[in-house]
Amino acid sequence: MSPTIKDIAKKAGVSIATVSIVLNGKAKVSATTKEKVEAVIKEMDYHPLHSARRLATQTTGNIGYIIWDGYFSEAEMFYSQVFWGVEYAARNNDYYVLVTTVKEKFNPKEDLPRFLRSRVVDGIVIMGKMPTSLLDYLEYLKIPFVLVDFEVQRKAYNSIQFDNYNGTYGAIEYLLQQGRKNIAYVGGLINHPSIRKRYNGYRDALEAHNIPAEIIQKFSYCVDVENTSEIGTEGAVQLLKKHPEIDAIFGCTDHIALGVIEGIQKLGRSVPKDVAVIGFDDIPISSYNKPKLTTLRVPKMSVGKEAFNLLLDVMKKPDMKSHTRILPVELIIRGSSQCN
Amino acid sequence: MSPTIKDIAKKAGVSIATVSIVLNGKAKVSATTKEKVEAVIKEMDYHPLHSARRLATQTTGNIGYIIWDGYFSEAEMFYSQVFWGVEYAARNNDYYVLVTTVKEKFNPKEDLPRFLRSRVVDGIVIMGKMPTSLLDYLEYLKIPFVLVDFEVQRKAYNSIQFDNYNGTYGAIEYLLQQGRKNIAYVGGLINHPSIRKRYNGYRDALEAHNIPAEIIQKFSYCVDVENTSEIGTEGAVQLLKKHPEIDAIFGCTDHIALGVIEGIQKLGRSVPKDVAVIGFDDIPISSYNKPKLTTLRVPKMSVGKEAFNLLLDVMKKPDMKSHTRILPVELIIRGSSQCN
DNA sequence: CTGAAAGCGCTTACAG
DNA sequence: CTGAAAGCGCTTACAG
Repeated sequence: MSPTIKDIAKKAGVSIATVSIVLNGKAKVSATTKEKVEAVIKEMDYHPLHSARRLATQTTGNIGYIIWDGYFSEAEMFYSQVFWGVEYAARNNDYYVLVTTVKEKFNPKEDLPRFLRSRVVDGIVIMGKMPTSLLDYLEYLKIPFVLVDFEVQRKAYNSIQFDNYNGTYGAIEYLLQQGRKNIAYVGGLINHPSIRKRYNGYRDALEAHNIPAEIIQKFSYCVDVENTSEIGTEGAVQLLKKHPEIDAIFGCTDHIALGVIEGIQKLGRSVPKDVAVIGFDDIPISSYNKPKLTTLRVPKMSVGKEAFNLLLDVMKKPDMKSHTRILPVELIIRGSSQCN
Repeated sequence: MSPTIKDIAKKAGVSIATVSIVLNGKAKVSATTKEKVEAVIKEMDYHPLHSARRLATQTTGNIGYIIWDGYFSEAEMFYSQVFWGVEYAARNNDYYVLVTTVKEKFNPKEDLPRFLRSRVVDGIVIMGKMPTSLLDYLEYLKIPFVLVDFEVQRKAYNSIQFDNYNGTYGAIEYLLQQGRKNIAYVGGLINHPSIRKRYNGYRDALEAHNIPAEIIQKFSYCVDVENTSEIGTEGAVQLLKKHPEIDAIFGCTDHIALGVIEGIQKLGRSVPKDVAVIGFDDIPISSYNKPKLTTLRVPKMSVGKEAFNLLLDVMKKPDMKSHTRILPVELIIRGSSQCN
């Protein structure tokens, strides 16, 4: 059996309280006893039992990571990458992270993530779109949480955002600088807060360059379904058939943009010569595509780390004012937007 | 505060022992008290505290998931997908899974995964290549573990394998049926047990069709470095320059195979017309590539689930004979191998 | 079938 | 600065 705190205490000739204090540094101990205890700990290779410590402190040492069921798919690796960022930061702070998913049609009575039920987490990171009923329930339980890439109207939740608006705005300006005149937009989930900001970035950038609103309107293919490459293809085909003068398309995600490229090529036109394409996210596939996709890179690891750090702050100071951290995105220029 | 077992006992007018028994069904309780207790549990929305239960039972309710540092990269999503399979199965059995990585140059003194130190897991799933010193250490700690896609010579560890040998063998036969005559092999990590089996499948299939050993030898590009697409490109270019008659190449992973396609194209030859290409794994990128990659699909989710189930068996019966489950792979035929 | 009691391995006031 | 003791919320023999 592994040694317990008692074994250490006995061998070091002190009480278990003293050992505990040495372990946690919560009070003063004389240098000599400290040394002695630490020597014994090292010698016996002692490590406090997690669950005992948790019981005593009434904390769990765990955080939860919740994503929506629909992202739990083979194709959607985006949130997996963010997960590793969270895990990495958690590890450095001696937390463990437990993962689970939640159905889109969340029912608080039945579909409660299991770690809420058994109080095994001290806080939660929530990835992307999440039913408000779940968020309400978390508020009711008074369990700290941080949203990533999502927000709720008129609720000041803690969150990590990407700079959707400025990122897109900048990408559009880049296209204009490249001499593109007729820049279109293709995307689903238009009611998702992050997506809407991308759209606003697109629109405002064009308006700032004196493109009339009705043109922008005509060049916008906005639907309210999941962002798949099929939607991208569909959107590109529809737009280009009606408006062959379009010479650039911004896709609201990489999946959309990759579909857009397919659509353009299907119509016998060339990317980037005839039509430039830009996406958003920088998923791995994008740099394998032909042509490689120009896109706004979301720093996935950093997002995860920041999410954990923010959560840690909230867990320490539960009544902290809620906080939003916006991370910049980076325009990665590749073959789909630039002719050489 | 959440209710505790005491609250339930008091309200139901029974002892906490009775509540516990109702909870775990470990002994007989009269139907009436059972009903009464269950009603109160439901009414108060009681859920036993994880850490207390763990302390009392001296188990953790957690399993660990260890992968090698090098796979902890943005590109390598393969093991992430398997992870979701493990998580899914664990969830159904009320286990939590904790993730961590381990350095390639594992040093038992310093780099011990943290959840071993604090005894917070009951068992471990190990993904892919792992230093034997870690495995030895786990044996020494007597902590149950299951390897996935890895094995150690002359050690009968519990493991989940893919059918590397037969999968590759079948893929080669398929190429022969397609009329390919000169089939080459490109791959790294030739000393990795799983990779070696793929190579053996390749070689044996050709030998069975009376291809002379020296030809097979000449058509093999085997190195002992990580399987990256760069290696694939390099291998394809080298082989094709020396042996322009090669009309098919098996890449030992999808990454390799995707690189092989690049190499072939770089030489101005066409896939699949001049040279057919097949990979192994079926990573997401493969179906986005142009041409789409024919490959042997590893059922990643199932792999994860099977790994957990096997681990569960081992945890229940620690002295169970060690067990290897081999999962079939499926040949997914796409554009890189078939001309239409 | 049910209850009183000990115990799991820690932490934390409280004395001294 | 250090120790004795209570307590965290469960489970599990052991009586009855």
